[in-house]
Amino acid sequence: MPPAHSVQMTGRLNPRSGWTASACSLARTLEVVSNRSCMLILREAFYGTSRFDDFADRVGISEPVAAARLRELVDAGLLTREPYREPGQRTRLAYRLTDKGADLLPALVALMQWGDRWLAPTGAPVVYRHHGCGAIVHAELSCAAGHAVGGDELELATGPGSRSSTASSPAAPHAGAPHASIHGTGR
Amino acid sequence: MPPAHSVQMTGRLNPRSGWTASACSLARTLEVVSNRSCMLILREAFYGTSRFDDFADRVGISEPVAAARLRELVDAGLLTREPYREPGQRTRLAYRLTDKGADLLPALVALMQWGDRWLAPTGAPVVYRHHGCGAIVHAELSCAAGHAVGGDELELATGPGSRSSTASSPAAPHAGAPHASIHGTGR
DNA sequence: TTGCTGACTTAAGCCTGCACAAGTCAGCTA
DNA sequence: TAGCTGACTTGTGCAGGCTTAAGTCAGCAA
Repeated sequence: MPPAHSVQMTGRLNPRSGWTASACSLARTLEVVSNRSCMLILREAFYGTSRFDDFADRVGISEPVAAARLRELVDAGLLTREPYREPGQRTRLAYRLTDKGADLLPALVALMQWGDRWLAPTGAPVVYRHHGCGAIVHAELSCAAGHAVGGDELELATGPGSRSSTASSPAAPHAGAPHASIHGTGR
Repeated sequence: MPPAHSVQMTGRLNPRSGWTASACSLARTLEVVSNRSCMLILREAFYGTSRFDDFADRVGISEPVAAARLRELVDAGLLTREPYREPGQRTRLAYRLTDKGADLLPALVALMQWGDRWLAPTGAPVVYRHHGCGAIVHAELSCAAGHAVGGDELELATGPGSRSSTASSPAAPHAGAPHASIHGTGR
C-alpha cells in the first residue's frame, strides 16, 4: 500500500530504514525558533514592532520572557538591536529584523495560513495582500521550473550537505552518485 | 525611518497601536505544533514512517514522549491511527497523515529551507525535487494573480474572521471598508 | 504454555519556559 | 535634586517536556 501523503525517496535515501535525519535542517531551525514566544516575537517584528515594551504587550508575554527571547533572537542573528534617539528623549534600543530573520517570513505565513484554514472558525483574522496588485498572498511549494507543486508530487534526494554529515549510517554502503551531482545542485 | 523588513498595515489595522493580534492564526497553529518533537514527528510522517517505534527511533525521542506526541497529533486530527495486519503478524497500528496534517507540508518545507540557507554550513542535507520535472522545490510566497511576492511587497489587511474576534479594541472606531479603502497609507 | 515482540504505560527526577512581583539603572523633565 | 519612564534584571514558584527505567498487554511461534 502506498502510504498516503508521503514523499518519495530517491538515491541513497531510498530504503528509509538505511538512514536517519540526524543533520536535519528542520531540527536545526527548531533549535533556534522552536518555542511559541520566539515565533510570535518574530510576527510582531514583521508587523513593525520594535520597542521592548511593545513586544511584551503585543505578544502577551511577561517582560522577563521578552528580554530572554529578544536576547536569544539577537544572539542568533535574527534581530539587531539598534540605538535610536528621538528629540528630547534619551537613547533607546530598537529591535529590527535582519535579512536572516526576515527570511523566515514564508515559514510564518505558511504556519499562519494553516491556522486560518484549519483552526479559524470564522475565517482568517488577517490576510496578506500583494502590494499594488492587491491579490491575496499565500505560501506554497513551487519548483525552480515555475510549477506549483503538490504534496504528492515531491521526491526527496540527498543535497550538497549530505556527504559530510547527513547519513547516520557510519559508512554509506554504495558510493553511487547521490542524484544531485547532476543538475542544479545550488540554489 | 521606514522599518526594514516589515509589512504595511492597511484599513482598520493601520495604527498598529490600535489593535493586538489576539486571535492570531499563527498563535493557534503554535498551540498545536509548537514543540520540536511534534514537528519532527510530522517530518517523519511525511517521510513515510508509520510505526510507533520508528517514530521514536528516527526522531530521536523516548517512547513515552513519542506516545504522548502521537496521541496529541491524533487528537488534533493531524494523524490517524489505522490498524493493519501483515500475514502471520498480529494487528498493528499505523499512524498516517490526514489531509489536515499533510497541509502543513509547505510550512515544514519553509522551515527546513531556512535551516538549509542559514544553519547548514555545507548546504542542504536533503532537497525536495518536483517528481518528473526534477527541479528543486522550495516554499515561497505568491499571490492569487500568480506573482512571486517578496517580503517587502506585502500588506496586511483584515480578513473575513476579523469582525468576530480579531481586534481587541472593543469598538472599531471607523466602520470603513476593511481593506485598503485608502490603500498605501504608508507609515 | 511459555517466550517473544511490538506497542505502549507508569514512575521518578531534571531542566526549561513561563508568570508575577520587585528591583535596577540611565537620562530627560520639573 | 528629585521624580519619572523605558528598558530591562533578579527572585520565586509552578507547569510542561524530556529522559531513563521498569511494567503491561496482546497475540503469534515454539
